[in-house]
Amino acid sequence: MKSGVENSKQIRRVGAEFFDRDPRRVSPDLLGKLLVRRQGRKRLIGRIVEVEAYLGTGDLAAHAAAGRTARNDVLFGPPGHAYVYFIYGNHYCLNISCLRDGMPGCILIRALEPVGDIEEMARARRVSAQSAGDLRKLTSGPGRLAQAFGITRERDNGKNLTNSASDLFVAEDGFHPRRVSITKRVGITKAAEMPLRYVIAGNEFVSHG
DNA sequence: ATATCGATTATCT
DNA sequence: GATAATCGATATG
Repeated sequence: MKSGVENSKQIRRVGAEFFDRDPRRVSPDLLGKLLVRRQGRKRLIGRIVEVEAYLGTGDLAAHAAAGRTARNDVLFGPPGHAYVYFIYGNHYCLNISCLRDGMPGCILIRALEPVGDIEEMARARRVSAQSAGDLRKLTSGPGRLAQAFGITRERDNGKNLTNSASDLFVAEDGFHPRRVSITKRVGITKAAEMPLRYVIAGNEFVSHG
């Protein structure tokens, strides 16, 4: 089922208090929200349909599990900031920090349903936006959505997404998913059994199955 | 449809 | 030196 945003509908930026909670609470609330990138006159928008929570302390799969380093520094800062890392020599992945004060939790954005500007996303991804199959290829997967939105460590890491000046932010338009499914996280070897992946049930833009 | 594999580099041991 | 929160291509059923 699709869930596009109507042109008439107003969207509102999500504030820092939203992210100042346990990532397991934030995650389901993040589903159905919009990720927005302002690029000059254009605006890229995708609806968040899949995320994973990383808890920091006690979560061996979390980048922050072994303590503070140059790479994961933003996770130890205030909530609502972008943590962008580079992986497999190829891909950037976008996380949003949660909680403040030594609880370095975050949420990995894993898949979006493209809302607009589709042409711009397709250009960034270097694929044609003609078929439905290609539409899925735009933003289904953390590396894909980062490429579609032009997200890089250099450009976005450490950015405060809740600041009104930020060109990258999360917004809400009143949409709420009918049902949320919770599963094991994807692509990790440590702490792989924990049920910390949240998806909008039945949404076709969720990665994998 | 699922399975396997190569790419390519920042980061950490 | 090994690893990694992935992707796209190729092979096979």
